[in-house]
Amino acid sequence: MTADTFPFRETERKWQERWKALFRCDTAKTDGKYYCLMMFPYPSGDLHVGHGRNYIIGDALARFKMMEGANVLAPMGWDAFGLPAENAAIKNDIHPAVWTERNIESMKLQFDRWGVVYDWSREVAACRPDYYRWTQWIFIRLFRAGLAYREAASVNWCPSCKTVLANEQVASGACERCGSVVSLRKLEQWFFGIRRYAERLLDDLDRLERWPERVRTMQKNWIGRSEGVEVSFPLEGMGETLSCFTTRVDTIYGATFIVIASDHPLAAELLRRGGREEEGGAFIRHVRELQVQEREKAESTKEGFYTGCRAVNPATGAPIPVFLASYVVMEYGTGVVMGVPAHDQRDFEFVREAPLEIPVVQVISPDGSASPRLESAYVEDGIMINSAPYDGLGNREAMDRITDDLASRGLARRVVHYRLRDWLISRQRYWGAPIPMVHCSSCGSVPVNESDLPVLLPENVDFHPRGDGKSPLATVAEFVKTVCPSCGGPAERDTDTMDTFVDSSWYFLRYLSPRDERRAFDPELANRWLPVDQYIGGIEHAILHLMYSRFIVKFLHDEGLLAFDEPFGSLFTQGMIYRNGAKMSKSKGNVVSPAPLIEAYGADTVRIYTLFIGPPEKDAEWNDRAVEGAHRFVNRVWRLYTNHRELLDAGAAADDRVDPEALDEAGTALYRAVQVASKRVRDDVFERGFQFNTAISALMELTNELYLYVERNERFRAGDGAAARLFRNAVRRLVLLLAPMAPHLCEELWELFGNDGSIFRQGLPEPDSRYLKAETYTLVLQVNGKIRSKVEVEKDAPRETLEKLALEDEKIKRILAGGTVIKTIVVPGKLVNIAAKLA
RNA sequence: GCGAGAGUGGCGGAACUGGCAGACGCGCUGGACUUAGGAUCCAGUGAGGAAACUCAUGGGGGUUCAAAUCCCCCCUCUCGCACCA
Repeated sequence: MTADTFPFRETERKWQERWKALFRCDTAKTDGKYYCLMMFPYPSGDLHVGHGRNYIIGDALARFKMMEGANVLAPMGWDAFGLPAENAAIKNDIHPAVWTERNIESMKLQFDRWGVVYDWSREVAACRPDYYRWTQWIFIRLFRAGLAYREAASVNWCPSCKTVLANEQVASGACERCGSVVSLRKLEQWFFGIRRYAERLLDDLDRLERWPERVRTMQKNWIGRSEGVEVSFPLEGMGETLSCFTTRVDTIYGATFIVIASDHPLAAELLRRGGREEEGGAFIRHVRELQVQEREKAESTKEGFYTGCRAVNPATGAPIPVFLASYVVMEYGTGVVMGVPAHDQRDFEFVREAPLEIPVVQVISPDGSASPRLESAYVEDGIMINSAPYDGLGNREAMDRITDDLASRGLARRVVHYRLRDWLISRQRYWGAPIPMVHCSSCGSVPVNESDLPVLLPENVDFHPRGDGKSPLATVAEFVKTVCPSCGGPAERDTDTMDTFVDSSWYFLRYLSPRDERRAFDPELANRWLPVDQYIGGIEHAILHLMYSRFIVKFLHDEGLLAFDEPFGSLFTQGMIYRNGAKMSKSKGNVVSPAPLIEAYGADTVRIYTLFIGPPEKDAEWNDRAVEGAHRFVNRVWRLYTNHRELLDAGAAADDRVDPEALDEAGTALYRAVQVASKRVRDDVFERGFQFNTAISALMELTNELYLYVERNERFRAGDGAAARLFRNAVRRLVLLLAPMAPHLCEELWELFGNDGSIFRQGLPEPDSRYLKAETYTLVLQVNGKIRSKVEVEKDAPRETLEKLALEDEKIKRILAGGTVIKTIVVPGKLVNIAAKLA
């Protein structure tokens, strides 16, 4: 005979259908609102169990919150623009829109199968015109505010595929598809001026207390604020000066050369004046090649080329050579660096290989006297030397004085630099939101009239790469050709599309009024429902998506459209699921598909295992065998019902009143186990941050207790009424506590118990705090920190009693015999430790 | 190189403010029920030892009556950033 198992196949569909109404959120009611948001996925078609973790955590949380009486908003949508749709289209000859919509349908079914439910009436998809219309609208708002501008910028170009490559298509300087070396091409592109928000994006990180420290640190480093000084170095025999950014102006007396980026605007001019144009050009090309090649290789070399020109060190008055160098980049600071070999490791390495002899002048030393020979750059603080008027000062103080003195001569100013770049949003791609701009020969770049939005993506487009670096949209004459919204003359549309991060930087606003045809979002609803109470997603979006969303929300706030200026109040980043030591991916062939697992074990088993696998914020290794443990647990809970149908069926189950005072010893133990489990589940989920793994283990323990109670309690076995009521009470509470994690099982049991309405409208059991501690506990007796004995004591026994018990314990007495007790430490509830000198 | 996180049985992991290391689960062992068990139920399961005990939280030091937990040094792994001037 086989034991009863939960008939999950019959049960799952039934509840999945009924839950759709349960998750329909009435946003007009904001009392107890809880906006539970999971990052919307790219509709790639197939979800694996690693993706599932995100959604299962979110779904369990939403259900726990519902049981706490919250009005939960849990919407879902699709980050549906992007490269894979185009790739699939090229490969399978299917239109990206068709491919995407097909995938969306299939993924919705996959969510259903997991028992993961959303308010689908709010579904949005970034690729649908009623959504991207408003993405375009945001672009125009940014443009009007002066935060969207056009500038020439480099793109990755594959000379053999003859196409522009996205950064993710470039692997260590080579085209991901064909392996040829990627080169750079300059194109006119659109940028968003996120740098103007750098300071606020940085400062406001401090307010995001409920974000992981890790994410805040990553954003902080990404913004990369750095305080320093810009110093002017006049070029010898020329009118111009070179402006250097430095954070170590205290070392300026040791600046014995200048290095500039090879793509610096003055580079060519300097080479010409130095009479070294030809060789210099070759060097510039060489550096450009280095930049696209392997990073480590490029970084280890400190190659330089003498321009033939010299600049004057404004502090010493000495002429110093100007070099082009591979290690200076135009993107940071001013693209010009003063070379201080004695105090900067890179400069130190540079002079060793430099084509000219360059003096190494030490200007800071630990003790005020120069070191005989530097083995490496001295980068610590110290005493100033070789720095004329500043000798003897601490370098920190000298830094201020030198800055002031140079500034008074008009040669320096204090500046703050950020590493954060403006956001390049142009993509030479088909499958994205068209940039709603028109280029007119007389008016320049003009935004499309808002009433003419959306600028629709044309459908019949050949999106195979064309070889000229332009977007496929450029081939569609009827798209390109238009009239200027400003002067009415003939003009051309911008043919690039927007980075998909633009789409995802505001979708959380759209969920509140997804079908609104008059505006992107309803400010009133948005102000009432945001910031998002809980955002859940992968750590891979720690920087870009989260930073861009913060930027857009701050911008909309500044436009007076939103009252808040941070989108996500609390952020949770779940860990990834690995298998065979690697991240799950199709290319590695280690994906675990949920469908066969759900087929074999049921959705609740897969959910329980996924939540039980480990702390949700940490990475975890998927173990096929361990899934069976979750399955056993689900069935053990089910059998509590089937083994005791007569006690739990409708009618009987209603009466679960328990008088804890009147219970026998085993009964009290079970009653207490229920209270402990209730407390632990609540704490693990709400207080300790979604620790579903330990919450489940608490419920496994309670289940084990119930089995033992049935097995061992004579009164229960004899059909005692009070024992039966206690059993019912315990099982009902177990089912309530488990419901958010194993919803199909528990909803079904709840109905079998004779209840009307969803279990998710029930409150979570409150622990009876009088019964969280046992009447007695095991007091540990230690001598010199080592456990020597144990004794059962009453829970409220006073310290004196505990000490007395310890000293009178036979084992302890034997050990202490002949020795001297130095000190006795009594920790009520835990232990007594006797520090003693033993014989 | 810089920054962050981690290292605990055969495995995944517990241990919340320093206080019985190994909860819970997987696996394994034994038993019960059974024609049978790969179902189910019960029990055992860190290592060594016959036992008393001893040793065990990456390694080494330290603080403390007491350390997985706090401090110092070192090793390994993962992630992020990376010529940041």
